[in-house]
Amino acid sequence: MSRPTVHDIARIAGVSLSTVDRVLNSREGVRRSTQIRVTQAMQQLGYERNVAAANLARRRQYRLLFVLPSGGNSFMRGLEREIAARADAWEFTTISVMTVPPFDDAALAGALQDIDPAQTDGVAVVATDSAAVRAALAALRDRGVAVVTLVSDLPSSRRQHFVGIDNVQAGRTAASLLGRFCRGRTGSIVMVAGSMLVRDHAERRLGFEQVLCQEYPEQTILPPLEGFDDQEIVAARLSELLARTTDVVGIYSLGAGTRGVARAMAQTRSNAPSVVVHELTPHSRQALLDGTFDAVIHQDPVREISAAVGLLQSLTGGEAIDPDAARIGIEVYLRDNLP
Amino acid sequence: MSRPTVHDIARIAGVSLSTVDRVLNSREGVRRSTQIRVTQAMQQLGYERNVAAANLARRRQYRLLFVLPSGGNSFMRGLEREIAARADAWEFTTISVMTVPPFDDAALAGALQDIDPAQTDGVAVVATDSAAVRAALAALRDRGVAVVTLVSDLPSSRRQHFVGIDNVQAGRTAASLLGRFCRGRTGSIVMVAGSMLVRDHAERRLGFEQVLCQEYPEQTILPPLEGFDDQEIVAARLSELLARTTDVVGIYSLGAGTRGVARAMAQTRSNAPSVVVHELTPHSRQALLDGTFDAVIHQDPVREISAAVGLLQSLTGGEAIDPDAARIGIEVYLRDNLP
DNA sequence: GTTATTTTGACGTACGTATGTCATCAATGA
DNA sequence: TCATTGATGACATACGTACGTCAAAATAAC
Repeated sequence: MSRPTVHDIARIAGVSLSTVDRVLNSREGVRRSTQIRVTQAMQQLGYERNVAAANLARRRQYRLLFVLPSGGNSFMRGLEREIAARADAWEFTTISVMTVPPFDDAALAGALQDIDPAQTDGVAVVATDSAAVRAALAALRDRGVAVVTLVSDLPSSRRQHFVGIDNVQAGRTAASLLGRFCRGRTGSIVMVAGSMLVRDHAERRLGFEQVLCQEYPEQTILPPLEGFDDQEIVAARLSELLARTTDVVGIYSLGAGTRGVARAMAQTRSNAPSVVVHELTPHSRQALLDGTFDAVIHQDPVREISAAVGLLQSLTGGEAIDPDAARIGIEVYLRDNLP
Repeated sequence: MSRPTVHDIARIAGVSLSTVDRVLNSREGVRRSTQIRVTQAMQQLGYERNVAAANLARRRQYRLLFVLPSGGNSFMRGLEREIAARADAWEFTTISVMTVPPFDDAALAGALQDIDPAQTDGVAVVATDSAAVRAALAALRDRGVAVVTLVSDLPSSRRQHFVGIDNVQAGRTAASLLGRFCRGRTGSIVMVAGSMLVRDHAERRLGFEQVLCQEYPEQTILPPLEGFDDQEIVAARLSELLARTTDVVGIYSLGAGTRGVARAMAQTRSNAPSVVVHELTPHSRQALLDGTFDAVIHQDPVREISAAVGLLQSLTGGEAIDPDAARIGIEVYLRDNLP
C-alpha cells in the first residue's frame, strides 16, 4: 500500500476533506469531538503529510539571509562559497549573503538594523558579543524575523538557536590531543588567540586551560598571544616568542590566521613543538601534509549551513524543531584522515 | 520573480508544453534543431526542474533494501536502528532491512539470490569478500537492481558504488594517533582484528602497518590477534597476551568486539598502554570517558544511510550521481569531542 | 504530386495538499 | 418561531510536473 492521504483520513473519520484540512492546519471552526475523531484516524492510518505536495500547493517561499564577517578569514570565505554553491539546493528557498567588517559590533548592529523584515523571513548571523548586537537581534525578532546565531553564539540574546560546535569542548579536545602529543616532553605551551571579543575564542581558551591544567600539570601555559585573525600579526608575534622561549613543546592556535603559525614554524629550527590549530583550510591542510601541524580541529561549514537553513525554515513555518539538528560535531583531522 | 516553469520555457522557445516535456525527459520525436532551441531557453531562464512536483506527478516509488550482518556487532545494530528510525524520512521511498549471519559468504550470497527484482529497486549490502557474493551481485544487476556496497567494499564486483570510509586511510589515521600517543615509550603494539575475510579489516591493517613501520620504527608490531568481532574471544586472547607480554605500549582494535578490549584492559595492571579502537558505541564511549580508550575512529552511520539511499535513488532513476556523496569522513573521537 | 513518416501541438487527467466560496444543517438565544 | 451563530460539507481551483491520446502540421520518400 502507498501512504495514506487526506482523503483516506476523511473516509475513516467520516468527515469531509474540508474538516480534515481544518484540523491539519489547525484552523478554527471544528468541534472538539470531531477534531479528536480526525486526529485518531490520522494516528490509526499512520498519516504523514506529504511535505512536497504541501509546499507545492502553499507555494511558500523562505527568504533567508546569512550575515558573515568580511576580511581574509579563510573559514568565513569558505562558508560564503559553500552558501553560494548550495543556494539552490533547497526548494522554496532563496538565500542571500551579507558581509560586515570583522570584530566590529557597531557595524554588525547597523547592518542588522538595516534588514528589511518585509523582504526577509530568517537571519543566520555570526555574532560578536555586544549589547548593540543583542538589541539589533531583539528588534529583528520583534519585527517577526527568525534569528539563529552561527559559529559564535550570543547567549542571553533573543536568538532562537545556535548552530555551531561547543567551543568549550573544542578547547578541551585540543588540550587532550596536545597533552598526549607532548607526553614525555615538558615545557611551555603557547596559545594563539584571535580576539577575546568573539565568544568562541574565549570559550576555546577556557576549555583548553581546564584540561591542560588539570591533566597535564607538568606543562607551563604561557599567556595567550593575540593575533586578531591576521596572519601577519600572528607570524610576527609567534616568531618573536619562539626565538625568545626555547622550551616550547606545544602550540594551540584557536582562531584564524593559522597561516601565520605555519610561517613562524618554518622560520624556527627549534625542536619541533607539536601544533594543534582550528579550521581546515587549504593552508592548514598543506601544513598537516608536510608535518608542520599535528592536528586540526574543524567544524563542517556545509553541515552548519544545512542546519541553519533547516532551523530557519522550521522557525518561520512555525513547525516543531529538532534540537539535535543544530548540534555540529567537533571534527579532528590528522594528515591521514583528510577529506 | 519566482522560479521559471516549463510554461516559461515553452513560451520563450516558441514550442508547446509537450515538446518541452519531450526534451526534458529525453523522449524521442524531437528534431535536433528544436531540441537545441528548448535547451537554450532552459539555460537562458536558468530553469531547474521542481523535483518535488516532478516526483509527485510521477508518483515514483523507490523500494530499497539494506542487507546487514546479524549478530552482536554494535555498529551494525546501530545501523539497523538508524535505518528503522529514518525509514520514512525520505519521500517516495520504502526501506526494508534484511540480516544474514556474519562472516558467512554462502549465506549472504543465498540471501542476495532470493531478492525479488520485481519488488526491489535497489540494494545496499555490507559485503563479505567472496566469489559467490560477487556472482550474486552480478545477477542482481542483470535483473535491473541497483547495487551499492556499504561499510565494507567489494571492488571488481559489479556494485555501482561504495558507501563508506577509506579503510586504508582509517588504519593510517589510527597509526598516526597511536604513534604520537606512544612517543617516548618503546615497546610492542598489538593489533586486534575481526576477520581478514572482510575487506575493511584487511585494509585497516594495511594502512596501520604502513604508517607505523615507516614513521615509528622503534615500535614492534606483534602479529594480529583474530577476535571474530566477538567480545568473549577478544577478551580472552588479549588478556592472555597482555599477561605474557609486558612491554605492550599500544593497542589498535580494528574490528568490532571492542568491549572485549575494555574488559581485558580492566584486568591487566600493566603500565597503561594507549588504546585506539574503531566505532563509537555505548561501550566504547564509556571507555573513552573513563580513560580506558584514548581515541575512537568512527564512521557516521546516519551519513552512510543517507548516502546509500541518495545514491540508490539516483541510480534507479537514471540521474547523474555526485561521487562526493558517497565519501564518508573518518571521524576521530576523544573523550572531549564526543557527540 | 501523393503517400508515408516524423515532428509538433492541443488538451485532459493525475499526483497530494492548500485554500477559497458557498450552501447546508443543527444548536442557540431571544 | 425566527434570526443568529457555529460546524460541516460540496465543490472548484491552484501549485509544477508527468504522461497519455489524438490530430495537425511539417518533412521525407516515392
